[in-house]
Amino acid sequence: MSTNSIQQRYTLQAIERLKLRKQIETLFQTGEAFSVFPLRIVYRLIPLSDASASPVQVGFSIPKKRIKKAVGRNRVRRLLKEAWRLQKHPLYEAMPQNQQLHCFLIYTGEPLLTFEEAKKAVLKLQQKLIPKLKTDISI
RNA sequence: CUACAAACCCGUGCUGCCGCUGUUUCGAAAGAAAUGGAGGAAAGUCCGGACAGCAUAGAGCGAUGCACCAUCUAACGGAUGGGGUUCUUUUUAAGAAUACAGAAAGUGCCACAGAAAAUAACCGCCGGAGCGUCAAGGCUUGCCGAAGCGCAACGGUAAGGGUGAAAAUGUGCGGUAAGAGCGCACGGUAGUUAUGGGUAACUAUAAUUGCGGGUAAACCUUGCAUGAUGAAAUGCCCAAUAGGCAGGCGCUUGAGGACUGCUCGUCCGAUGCCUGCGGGUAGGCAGAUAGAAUGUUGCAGCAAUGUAACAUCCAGAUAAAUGGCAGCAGCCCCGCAGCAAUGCGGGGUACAAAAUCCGGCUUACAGGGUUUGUAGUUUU
RNA sequence: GGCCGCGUAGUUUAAUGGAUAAAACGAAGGUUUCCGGUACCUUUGAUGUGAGUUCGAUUCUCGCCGUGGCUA
Repeated sequence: MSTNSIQQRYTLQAIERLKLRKQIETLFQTGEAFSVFPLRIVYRLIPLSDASASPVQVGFSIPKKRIKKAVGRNRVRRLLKEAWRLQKHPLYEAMPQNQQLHCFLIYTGEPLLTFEEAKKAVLKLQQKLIPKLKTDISI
């Protein structure tokens, strides 16, 4: 079981991130979205193309309008990545078979957040996302 | 020792666990190990280059930028040193500022106030043809009339005219009808020439010529420089699909395909199938990290800087790495205790993150260090 | 990443380098009305910021700050 080794490790490698410009554009054009303050998620399910691909691909974005300084944006992105990395496994287990989830997290909060706040936000987001995925696939 | 100012420099470290990314090694792969991984401003994008393809006979017009001198530099609007000017002070000197060519090429503008804001007009001052008046006086007895007074064509003059940010070179003497650099003396200021100093800008002295405001960050003139575009530049490799071109096979005597592990069989099948070429999309690679590099020492130079030797390799991502958590230590500040060393408690630990790369400029920055200068205090 | 532009009352616009920075809408107060609206009167309130040039700066020059757009 190759998925087992991934499940035990808290990683966030290149294949688990959304990196292609085209995929991101189609995601923003066709994807569904909802907000859980201070985050907004845009997501989209597609058939899994390759067996070795990751079931979830994620990207992060922090608007320049909200946080002016590049240092602050870097800080928030890294905290969100860290929170996602440590809490991604419930989502991976809940994923339907032969489907791949593309999702993009956008930070909508005004101030800089702490690590604990980031973890809470990601957790709340996943709790809301998982039931939605199940209903979507049943439809 | 303390305070202030200037210049230059530094701008947290260690350990553990979990991660990201470049390179190398091992491995069939998954992955593992080793090792490297933000800055002095990486920022703002204000200048200058490298590099790239495009354009380009030569000359002119235009546009933009710069503007004391010398030096440095790949280059610059940058730097270093010097000069002039202005300002300040404790004024034989020191410090600060300085977009610092031309207003004697031309055009424009200068509110209010003021006579006037620029080829000097007006008031005033002086001369004054002539006219009027008066009547000393004269004679031809009703006319002429000096001086005085009044008006005044015309001419001379720029001394005076309380203003203003700014008013025609200042003071004195001479001179004149009144005046005036009209002349003289002592000055101020600008140009030219000579001599001395300096590479030069410039400066000192002497002679001589002149003196009709300011504004060129108003248009402009003069001199010098500039082709414009920017790595999303540019070059290369190429899936799938659909056209194009060439060749081959085949068109019911069946090329090829689907079902299958293989054969048979069944079905599809002719604007069909296969191969190659070409453009070149998605995507990828190069550009792209060993350089106008960094450090140390010596030499040249007042310095910026240059040069020689030796040593070092020091981020290279691409929806974009350099992180998260915990602990300990360091530094600074405050409070308490203490003669002191120090201890305890609390707080703070900045500004800011590469995006092709360099050289500058500008701006932000907790705290600390070195040197120099000034002031004060203590000791000798 | 690169390249352009714009900042004036609360808002939308004016203002040759010349002084009290103008107008409309708005806001506040008042008059009128039984009350509200309308109308009228009064008041409020601004050159983004720091330097420089100039006698004098919203205007000219430079540096910061903010803001909008273009570029695949």
